[in-house]
Amino acid sequence: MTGLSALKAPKKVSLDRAAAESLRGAIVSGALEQGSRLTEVKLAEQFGLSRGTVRAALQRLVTEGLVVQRPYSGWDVAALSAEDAEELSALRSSLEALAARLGAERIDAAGGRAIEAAFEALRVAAENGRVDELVDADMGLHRTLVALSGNRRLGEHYDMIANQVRLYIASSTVVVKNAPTVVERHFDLIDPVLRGDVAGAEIAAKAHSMRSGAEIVAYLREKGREKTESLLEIRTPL
Amino acid sequence: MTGLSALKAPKKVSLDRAAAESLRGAIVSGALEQGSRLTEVKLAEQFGLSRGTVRAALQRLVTEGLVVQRPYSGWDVAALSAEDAEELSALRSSLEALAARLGAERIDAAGGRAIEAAFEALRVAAENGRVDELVDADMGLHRTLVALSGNRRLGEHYDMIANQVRLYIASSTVVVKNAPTVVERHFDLIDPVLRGDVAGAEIAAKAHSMRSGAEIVAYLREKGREKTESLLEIRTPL
DNA sequence: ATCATCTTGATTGTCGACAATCGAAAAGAT
DNA sequence: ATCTTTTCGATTGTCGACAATCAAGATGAT
Repeated sequence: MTGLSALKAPKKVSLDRAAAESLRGAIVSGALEQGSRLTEVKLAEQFGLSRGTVRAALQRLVTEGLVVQRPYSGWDVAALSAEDAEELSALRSSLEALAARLGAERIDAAGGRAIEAAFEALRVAAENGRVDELVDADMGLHRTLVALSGNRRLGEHYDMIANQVRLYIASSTVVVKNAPTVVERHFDLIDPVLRGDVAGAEIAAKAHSMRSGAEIVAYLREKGREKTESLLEIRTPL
Repeated sequence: MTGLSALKAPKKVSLDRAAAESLRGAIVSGALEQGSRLTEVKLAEQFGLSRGTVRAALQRLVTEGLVVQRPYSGWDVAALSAEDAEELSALRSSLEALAARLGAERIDAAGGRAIEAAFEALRVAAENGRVDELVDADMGLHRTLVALSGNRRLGEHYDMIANQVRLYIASSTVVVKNAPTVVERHFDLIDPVLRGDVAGAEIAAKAHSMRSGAEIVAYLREKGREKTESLLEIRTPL
């Protein structure tokens, strides 16, 4: 076996999986607005697939929390409230803390290189100033840390939650506001892991995700307040 | 609205959901052995459903980790190794710790009653001596604690993991061995929650689930060792 | 006898058609 | 005018048939 073997795994993936992937991308990128309606037939036409196949893809996304199913009525892109954000933050914090602890336990040269590469990518993205790149790099670094934990199931559960969290970030300004500090924040996160400081890694991970979670929740509450106010303004004259 | 409304929700559930539920029961109860093969047509005949519907049910169980899909080949009941048990234990510990903390934060009279009822059920089951009842009561108490956290998503993720953990317990002797101490162990778990001791609840939950996790892993390693030895005995003469 | 190749049976992957159900608009009663 | 009932269009729920793929046994060469 040569190094070539890593090049092309011709990716023979079933159509429903492919459709799910495509849809997931459209949702987390914000191209499909939260709460918007999805119908099997329309999607089937767009993808050039049968309804059954599209249906399987939708089911997949339901288990990931990106789509909600309303029996005999339709499918909606998930619309997440501030309360949902709190749920997700708590979960994410817990899983990342676990990942950091496990990662610090089993850190080695290869793992260190992977983290440093992801961190470097984040630094570049931060200088670049493009928001979506920054978000990608941010999530990429976290995902690298989770992968380092060596716990496959942890990775699966984390992915579900991270994708939902990403719904908020898609087109919000939360990230931009914190862009200047994002690099040093993440340095604090990875430093104890790289040093193999198990307890420190867990604490740092908790601090990191709690902070970003609180920021998202605060942002959403603010946005929700504005919306209610503007509704009141309209309603009052009536 | 009267109290009657709570009586009959005529359970109009889609057939694939029903089939998934039935299959899940058969798997976690041990009626379907780990690693055994499942074919869509056979299941479709048994359930009196079409293949597509059965397929949807199987997909559901795949996302729950109870079934694995082998493309163009078949579906297997998940077969879990000692390594899988370690993964699951780590995850479960993390989620239960979170649940305990959140539960201790928001404990109230109703929540206290729910926990005490579940604990009482566990005590009765322990005196009764019937293993499956004890397992049910054990899992029921933990599930009550998770529900008390008020975090719906936490509940969903926990259920997935708990069901997989149950695969091990199905017909093993792990539970029996520890039956005598099970009641006091769980008292230590719920006591800080009932008192609203947030930090104590988290610590107790970690201690509790780490212990039971370690016991399961140890049991599986022992079983695995026996199996390898017996294989060697057979192989040696050849 | 051993290995490579081919064939074949079994199983999933995908599709289009029909049935069940829901929600909203239309029709009717008061 | 308001409320109830009915109708109807749209959408999902379910099904059976055909195509693609795989794994193991049969076949043949060496």
